[in-house]
Amino acid sequence: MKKYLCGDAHEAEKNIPDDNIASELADFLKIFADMTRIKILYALLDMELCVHDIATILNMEQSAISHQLRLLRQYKLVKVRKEGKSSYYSLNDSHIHEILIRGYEHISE
Amino acid sequence: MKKYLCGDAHEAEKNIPDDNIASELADFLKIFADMTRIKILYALLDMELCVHDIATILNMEQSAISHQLRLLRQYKLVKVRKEGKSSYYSLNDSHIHEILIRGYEHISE
DNA sequence: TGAACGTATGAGTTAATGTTCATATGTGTG
DNA sequence: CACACATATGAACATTAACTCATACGTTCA
Repeated sequence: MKKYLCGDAHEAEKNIPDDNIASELADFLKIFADMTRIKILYALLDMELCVHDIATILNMEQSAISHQLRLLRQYKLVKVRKEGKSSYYSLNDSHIHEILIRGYEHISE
Repeated sequence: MKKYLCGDAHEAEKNIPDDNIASELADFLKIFADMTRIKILYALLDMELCVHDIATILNMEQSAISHQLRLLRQYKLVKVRKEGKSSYYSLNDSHIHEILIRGYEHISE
């Protein structure tokens, strides 16, 4: 597996995560790397909201919000509670809450 | 600015970052949310590398690597040092180093 | 100075992602 | 039951982003 290298780069190779890990990490970060989803998550920071209200607050179509909420659900970032005609979304656990708070700190540096 | 809401969602509005902040945060996260860039960053974790070696190690075209390095440069995640024919890249500061270490911890949960 | 090597970059192609539109499903209400 | 409202979802469309290809630029060395 020897390859031609300018420097002693084999050392560096050890730190590179393999494809599975790297893409898993990339996918996880991708969910947060979208303005709409960021806004949704921060909207849910300390209260649950129904789809209609999220759409209203963000001034976006209900459909767009639903699509994004599906993604957030799939990645277990939010959970749903159905009551009557509405679906109420909230952050899935305090871990997500913590990540968002950290994000805020980081951006305000 | 009153809008129709099912619940008391105006509370939630306060937590939503405005467009500038949200897109800045999204853009920042987008850089990390890509497998190639993740690998590059981890390759640079504790040594500088020239473009050719990064391409070789990651088994990718030099051009693709250069394009990604340009992005990483623009966002100040890496810095360059030119020596002779080569450009040696390294992480820009220990802050980035710390973020990457955290990322590793997170993914191994 | 010309050839080889290392890197950067614009253009084109393709793949992935986000939004809209149309519509289906489900729930409450007159 | 018929209708309105809330949500979900597939398909079409638009945008973005990553890679390849071709090529230019800069450096070294014969």
